[in-house]
Amino acid sequence: MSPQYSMPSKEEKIQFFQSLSKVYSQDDDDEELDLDLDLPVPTNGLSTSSESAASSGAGSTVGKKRLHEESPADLEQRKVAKVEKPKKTAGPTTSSTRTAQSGSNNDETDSDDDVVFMKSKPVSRPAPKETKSDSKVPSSLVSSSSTRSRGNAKRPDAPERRSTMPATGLVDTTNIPRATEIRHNKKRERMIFDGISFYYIPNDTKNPVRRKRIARLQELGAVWADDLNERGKTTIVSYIFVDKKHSWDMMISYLKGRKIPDAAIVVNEEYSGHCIEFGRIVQPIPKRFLVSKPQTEADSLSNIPSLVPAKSNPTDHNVSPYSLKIKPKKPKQPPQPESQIPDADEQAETPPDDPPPKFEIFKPVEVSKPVDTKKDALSDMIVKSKRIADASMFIEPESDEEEVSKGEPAFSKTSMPGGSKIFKFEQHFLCNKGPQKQSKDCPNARTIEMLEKLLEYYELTGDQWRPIAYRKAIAALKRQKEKVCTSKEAKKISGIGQRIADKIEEIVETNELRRLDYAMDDPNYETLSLFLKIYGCGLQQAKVWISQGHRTIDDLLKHAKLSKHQRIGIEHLDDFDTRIPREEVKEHGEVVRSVLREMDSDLSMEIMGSYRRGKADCGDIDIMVTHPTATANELHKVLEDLLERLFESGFLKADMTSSRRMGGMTMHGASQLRPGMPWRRLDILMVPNECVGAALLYFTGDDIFNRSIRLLARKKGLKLNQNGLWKGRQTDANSKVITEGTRVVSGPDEKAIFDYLGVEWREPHERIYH
DNA sequence: GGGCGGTACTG
DNA sequence: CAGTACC
DNA sequence: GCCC
Repeated sequence: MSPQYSMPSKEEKIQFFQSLSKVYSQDDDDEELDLDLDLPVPTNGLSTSSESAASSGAGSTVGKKRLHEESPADLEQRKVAKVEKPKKTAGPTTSSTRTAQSGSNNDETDSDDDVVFMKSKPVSRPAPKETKSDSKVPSSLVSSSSTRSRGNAKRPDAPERRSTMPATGLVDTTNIPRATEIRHNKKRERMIFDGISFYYIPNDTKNPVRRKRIARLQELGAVWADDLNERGKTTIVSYIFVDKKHSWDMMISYLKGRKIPDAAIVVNEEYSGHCIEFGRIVQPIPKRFLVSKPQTEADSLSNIPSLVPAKSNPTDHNVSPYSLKIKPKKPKQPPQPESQIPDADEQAETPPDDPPPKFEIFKPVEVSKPVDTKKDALSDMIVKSKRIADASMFIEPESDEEEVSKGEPAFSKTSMPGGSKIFKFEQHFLCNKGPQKQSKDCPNARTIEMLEKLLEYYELTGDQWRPIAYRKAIAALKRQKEKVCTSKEAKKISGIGQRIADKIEEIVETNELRRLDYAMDDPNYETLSLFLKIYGCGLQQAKVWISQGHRTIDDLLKHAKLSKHQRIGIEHLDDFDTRIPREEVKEHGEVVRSVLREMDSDLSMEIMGSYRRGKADCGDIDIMVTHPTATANELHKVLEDLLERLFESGFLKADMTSSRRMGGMTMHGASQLRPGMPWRRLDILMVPNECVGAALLYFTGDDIFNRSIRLLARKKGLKLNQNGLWKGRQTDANSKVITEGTRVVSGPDEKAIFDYLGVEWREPHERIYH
């Protein structure tokens, strides 16, 4: 991008910095998404713009009418207009209060109204054209037009630092290299709902989720009808969406005698999201989407089969929401869309995630009567183990019943009732065998994909815990056999809380996630991700480089100060970033093995890491070397010897653990099978016999599993590390270690550790939570 | 509102 | 010590 | 972020 490079002057830095900040528009919660470059920037020159929810007056009254009457273009215009108002008054004057609290992101309840779209980039965007029903998709750009000023969520040490650009700031700083905006225009969306009109029950936007759905329908071309049948106009409602909280009877009473147009199809609210996911209007799957008058109770029960969310429980009084039957009289297709719904077509291509048929294979019906029943058997133990077992890990992976959650094995010693019951479906979630299959097999693949993107983003954020929470949530979602559609369902899953549950629902409903758009929009997103791929470069380093103006690998090579690791990391960035086929991992292992054999026939070796977990491809190669009798010291020498030999043979290309201390037992380096082949990250760990069990555990992972089982150990007053399982460790008030304690389990038996901890044995391939 | 794995190496 | 890394 |  920038032909010539020079270190930025101080002033340039400031400008650059200003240009980094953005003003987000955010609707559903106001947490901070901040790739906050924690730089020593003088705050004086920078103003803080108070975005303010000044416009908050817009209550629910605004909702419907506006949404209803305005074309998308109008909408957009309105938003722009609104934005500018606060802008004028927003001077350098303070706002500390506002911004400060926005950083603490507490509630998410308030913000979800019309205020929503308001905050927008100060830069004047070309106002949308008047073109009414143009083929363009103006409103879909809404979210991408946003920017916002950000506070610093955590980081007490840097409380007020937030840069903001004065209204003109962004524009004027165009001379700054790459800090300018990189707007990814949102991909154009097809107006799949063009020509249809719909009515909602209830027909308002009081519920945020409903509001989103309605907005989304409109964005994609649908017209929101004021009434079921607008007499004056020609509009005839083609779809009626029924909020799931409404039963058929409620709906009827809501309509107060108004008749449902013959042409109208009555569907539940999830139908729109389903269509969006397909990119066109699809025929509603009867049991899943069509809403109809319930029949006799017995009847409707038998009819509930799999598909629908668990909550429709027989015992669960009639709330029975969308688990309603097909409308008695078969609804006709609505006029317009009809042509677009070739039946054959629908049949032909199988929906990417059409749960019902697919998953019946596993467990057709179980969904409906989950929870309560299962508790009793375990309850006893659960009471005790509940607080000990970390939620996520010690439950069946399948967790099938959504109740799922915790409890369970952990304390096998005493009771083992639940243990054996459900363990058959491993293959299902062991979808890692086929690289690309995986995503297809999982009913929640789409959701997971989106959440993973968000996870990636949060990793760039420097938040230590959120990414972990996301990974646990994603892992939990992966275990679900049924598609999780609503936040309520999602919330029941252990590891998924309210915030992520809401996001799941948003994804399912709208097939997109606003938060993600904002995230991707950050001008530093790409640079940061790029730099973070470099071995030896973490977040802090990446930020420093960015603050120094570096944006490309080339910049770094030419002008940045690089550590030895980083230099290697950069030189082989692509190599290290490429997955290694299982076969090749094995080959690397064989090279090491053969050298070891030359050295001492008692030395043995095992390939660990994701290879041992059975993955088809690995990020690196992990090798554990053991010897039945060698002491640590001897092993250290073996390692030195081994490395020397590997170097000589040309196999080992780099050792990034070079200044290994005496007694060092690890090597982090790179190896290459043959000239011309990529370098691979190679880790070698020497393990004395008494530590082998623990080392197996550690080196097999995955990391979530490790964290979890270590936490469990700790909750039981033990300590698990790669050298063994320990007890009797004493700490003083300051948690300083007084006594190290003694090793409870040692030796090469991995299972012994599981046993001692009361954790049911899991094969390596069952330890995948990633 | 506080917890969130335990460790090794680098500079 | 903070940062980065390993699983 | 989630959970206690």
